[in-house]
Amino acid sequence: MTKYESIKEHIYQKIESGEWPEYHSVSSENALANQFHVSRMTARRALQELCDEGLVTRTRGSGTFVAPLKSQSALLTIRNIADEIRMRQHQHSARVVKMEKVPAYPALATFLHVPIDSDVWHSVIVHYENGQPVQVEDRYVNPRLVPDYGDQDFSEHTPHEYLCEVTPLTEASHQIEAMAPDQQLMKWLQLNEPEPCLQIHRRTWCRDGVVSQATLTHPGSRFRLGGHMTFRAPRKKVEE
Amino acid sequence: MTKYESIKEHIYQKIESGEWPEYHSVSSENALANQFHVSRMTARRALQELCDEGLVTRTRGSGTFVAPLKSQSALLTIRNIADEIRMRQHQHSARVVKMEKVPAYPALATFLHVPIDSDVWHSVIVHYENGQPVQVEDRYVNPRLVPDYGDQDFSEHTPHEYLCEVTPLTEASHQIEAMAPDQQLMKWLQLNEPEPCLQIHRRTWCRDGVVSQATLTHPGSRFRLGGHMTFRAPRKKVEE
DNA sequence: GCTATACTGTTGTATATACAATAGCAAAGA
DNA sequence: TCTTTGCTATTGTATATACAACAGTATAGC
Repeated sequence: MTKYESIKEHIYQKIESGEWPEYHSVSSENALANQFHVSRMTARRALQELCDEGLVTRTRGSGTFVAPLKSQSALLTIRNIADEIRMRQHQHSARVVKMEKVPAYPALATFLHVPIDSDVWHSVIVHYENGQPVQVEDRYVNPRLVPDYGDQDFSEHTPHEYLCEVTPLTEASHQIEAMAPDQQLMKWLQLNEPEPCLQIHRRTWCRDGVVSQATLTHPGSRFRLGGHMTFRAPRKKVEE
Repeated sequence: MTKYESIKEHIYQKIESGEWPEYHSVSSENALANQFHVSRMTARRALQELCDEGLVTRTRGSGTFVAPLKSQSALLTIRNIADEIRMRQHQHSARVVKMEKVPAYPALATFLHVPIDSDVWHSVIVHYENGQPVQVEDRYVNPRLVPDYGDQDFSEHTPHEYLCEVTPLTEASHQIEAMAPDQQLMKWLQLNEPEPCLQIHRRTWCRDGVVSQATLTHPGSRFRLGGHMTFRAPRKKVEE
């Protein structure tokens, strides 16, 4: 392993273990250079690459700091319904309609890597935009990794926000499909007629295993999922 | 603008204009250093950053080359239904049900940045997986940028593949929604009963403007959109 | 108390140099 | 002809140095 890789590894370990939380200061280039007995340029390379990868932020004159998680998720749109609604200048509210411990059925047990029939958290939360329901969040959470999930107040902060705080999420997978809502979903979404719904299945990982599996259901008439991407790096703006 | 940015800009321009096609050799670090009267380390930084951004590939001992486009689109999954079906080891076929020039209605004219009522290409293609329809591709194409669109044979190559070849795509935006199919869509998808459908609206740009707008409709029962992402850079594998 | 100034620490850019590792090719040799 | 050998060009890693630009703080002066 090269020297700059060793340094990256060292810092990565601090961040990933939680020893250095968000916004925590990272050793300066000179400090690292002394500590690892390398030149400043080598230490610099380690910090620079971590910055490119989005793990730390750097500001001239000030220093290097552990990047907030949100800046990473912003990259690839891990969706937070509350933020999205607030961004539209609309009012977000949430109602917890279920919060219970249930035995894991076989498929779920496999997903979460827990024994079959062992207790897992199960919550159902309805999210409202200006009073109109726009999402039903049906979520199972691994109690080994998040024991206090059931004690939280999710009318203020979404489960996603809470989970981001207590476990450093490292991965997520999404599946999206169109489906017809059942009676229960129609009731929660206040739909009189069945209408096509967009359903997002999301699983999130932290380094210790699968944290949570969520099914987010949106009525088709009230929700669109958007995204934008550039293939080639955009040409730098001409500054003056 | 800094020196290394000037060099990046210079190379970016060569690639974006098409003067240097895929796999074309890029000047070496030393050559750039001489040409721009900078040190090798500065020229190196320009090439290194272009490599990080995925525009060029570099191999020690050999040189620097313009990266193939596919490696970029692979990053963020611009979806190609044909590839996806083939990847599942299934048989893909396509039927062109419409290929015409139609006057651009106002909203479309705005999207494509062409005059209202000027002719634009309009195609409708049904994609089949093992003989079963899985996608209706309803596409409008800017004839100013792609004049020969109507002359292509899309039973072999998809429009997306063709457009990627003739215009270097630089951006795309997606919107996804759930909707109920109308009579025409039901006929093309061979649906007897209405069922929720996943609809993807896609617009693609090249540097000269909007190339194409497509609406891809999938029956919910036969299609799922999947994705996986990692937030923190995965720890480097230990090499030995 | 408030402001201006200077100082220090930090990151950003740029250079010159050295050596290592690899790919490709040419020349020498069997 | 085929293989080996060595050379050269190229990228990768590492160092030492210099100066610029900026943030934050301490200090001096009012």
